[in-house]
This record gives sequence, structure tokens and C-alpha cells, in this order.
Amino acid sequence: MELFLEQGFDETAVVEIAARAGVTERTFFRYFADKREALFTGTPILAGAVADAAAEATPDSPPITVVLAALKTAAREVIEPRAVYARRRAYIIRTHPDLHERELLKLTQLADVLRTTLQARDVDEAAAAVAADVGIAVFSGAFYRWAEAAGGPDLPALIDETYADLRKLIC
Amino acid sequence: MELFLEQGFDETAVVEIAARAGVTERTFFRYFADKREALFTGTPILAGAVADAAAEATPDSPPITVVLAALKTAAREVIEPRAVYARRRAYIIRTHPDLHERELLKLTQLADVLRTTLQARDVDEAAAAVAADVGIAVFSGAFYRWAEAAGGPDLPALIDETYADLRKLIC
DNA sequence: GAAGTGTTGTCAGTTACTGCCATCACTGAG
DNA sequence: CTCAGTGATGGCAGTAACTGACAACACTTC
Repeated sequence: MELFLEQGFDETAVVEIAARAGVTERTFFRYFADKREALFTGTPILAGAVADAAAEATPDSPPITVVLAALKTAAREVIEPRAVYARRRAYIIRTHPDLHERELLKLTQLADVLRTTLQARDVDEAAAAVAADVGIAVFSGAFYRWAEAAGGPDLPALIDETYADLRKLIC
Repeated sequence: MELFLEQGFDETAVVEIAARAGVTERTFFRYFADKREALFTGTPILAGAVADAAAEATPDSPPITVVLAALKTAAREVIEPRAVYARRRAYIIRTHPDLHERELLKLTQLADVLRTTLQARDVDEAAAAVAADVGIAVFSGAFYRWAEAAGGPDLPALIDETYADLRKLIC
């Protein structure tokens, strides 16, 4: 992240990153599948938090409630505590199409985690898929607004707002 | 597409594609920004159809209606007529993470087109963003089901079904 | 017929990424 | 204490994606 912020993503070679970390290029690729992946080490942590929170939700709550609650919990526990880091990272990602692309993939993987968790809670497949997708759409919209405006509402609040917008639009 | 189907995406070098097209590798890269992009030449056509259909919708219809109608029109006009091609292409994309990634990017660009079109129709920014995102989520879910099951319902019908699922879940 | 314009080929170069093997620190069994 | 095994790293050679610069050529336009 230091190097990406200093000189941009394209302008920093993997050799440089490795050098600053005091290792070889070869070693870099043992830790990260590709150059972009270095910015996404936190994804499994977020996904884990989301899955845990969803699994522990009270039985029989509607799927969309489970999903949104899980995302808000994860936002509070893993994103907000690292707010500065998260915003810097979001800035880098937003300014480079390749990274944006990778983030989209990570978001769908997060949706997959949610879908699987819901199915384990006996939600039927179609409903689980829709709830997971809508949840992620709301989350990513909210996260975008949160990352833009430091000092504004916190992430869980923005998730609620975004979902309220959605309901207003559809119901 | 021929080569990708015959030997897989990773196993076909750009030189091979160029050779089969009777052209040089350098020329390939003058037409496509990268290797993956060769599978997405249709995107601007789809985006154009969606934008046109959305722009021509009757004034004052609710944004989500505009979005879904535009997507159904585009589906009928540009996807269904090339159903065989579309399903082959979807198969290739679905089986390779890098291509899946690129497709996600194209879908968000489609959402951007919709958002912009809605804003040009005086829909406010937040509503336009949510409507576009929901529309694309519904569309991509429906398209996935459509691509899987040849001989099933047509794409516009699946879009309606998927949206109905969503309403059932949220309202 | 000349000058301009657009497309292609050629070539050299960079960089992301991979496979293979050697080295070395660390650990646990004897 | 020693030695075999294990895991992390470095070194190296190789492939393939992508880029920039220039030359060649066809095609239009005046």
C-alpha cells in the first residue's frame, strides 16, 4: 500500500514490493496469487466475520434481515476499527480498473458465503441467492458512500439508509 | 471462441488466436485491450440497446420499471437472437475466474449506463443508483438461469420471475 | 502524381507469473 | 548431541501478455 500510494499501482513492480518487504519476487508470489491480490488479504477475515454473524442470527428471522444484520456486524467489527486503512485501500482500488475488477469478484464471493450460510439455515436456494445478492448490493453501495465521506455516518447506519432507499424504490 | 472451446482459455495463446484470424499478435492488441476483452465485443451493443430502451420509456414511470423494461427489451433484441452464441460464451466465462471477473466489471458498467440514463430523466442520484444496481442484480441472476437451461423460459420471463422473487423477499 | 491517412507487420523490451532445484533454519526422535 | 524430515526462501531459467517505435503498404483526395 505504501508503494501504491506513492507511485501508483501500474508504476510499482512486484520486485519493488518484494524488496521493500525484504524478500524476493519469488517469495511474493508464494504469498499472493498475483499482484492485485496483495490488496485483498483482508477479504477472508471479512468473509469469516460475515459468515459467523449470519450463522448465529436468531432462527426464523427473514433471510434479508439475517444478511443485513450480519453485514452490519462485520462492518462494525472488522471495517470500522481499521477505518483509515480501509479508506486508503478503497482509494487505491477505486482509481484502478483492474483492482476494481478484483474487488467485484471478492464481493460476489462474499455473496456466495452468505448464500451458503443461508442455505445451511434452511432458506431455499432461490431466496438465499436473492437475499445474498441484494445484501451485497446494499453493502457495496453503502461502503462506497462511507469511504467517500470520512466523518459522516458510520457504516452500519449507511447500510440501513441504503436499504431504506431500496425499499422506497421497490415496495 | 473456437480456440477457447477447443483447448480452454489458459491454453490458447494470443499468438494462436491472431494466427487463426490471419493476423499478427500486435494487430490483435490493436483491436482488443487484452486477451479477455476478445470475449466482450458485444458489451457496447448491449449497453447501447439498454440505454436506448431506457431513454424511450414513457415519462414518469417509476425508475425500477424503466430499468427492468429496458433490460427485457435489450434481452429480446440482442441476446435472444444470438442465443446459441450467448450460451457458449457464458459457458466459457463461467469456467474461468479471470473471465468471470471481467464480466462483473462489464455488468457494473451496464449499471453505470442505466444510472446515467435515469439521471438524464430527472431521477435523483440515490434512487437512480439503487434502481440500476437492483436491475443489474436481477438481470444477471436471470441471465445465469437462462444460460444454464436451454429450452426453458425465455430471458424476459426469467427477469420477471427473478424480480418477483426479490419483491417477495423484501416487501 | 503527390501528399496525406489509416492499417498492418516487425522488432525489441518490460513485467507478471511459474516450475525446478538448492539452501538453510527449525523441530523432533533416537 | 546428531540426524532426518519439514517448511520457507533464494536463484534461475523460461513463457506469455502487453507496449512503444518505426517502416511498409494500400487507399483516398486534391
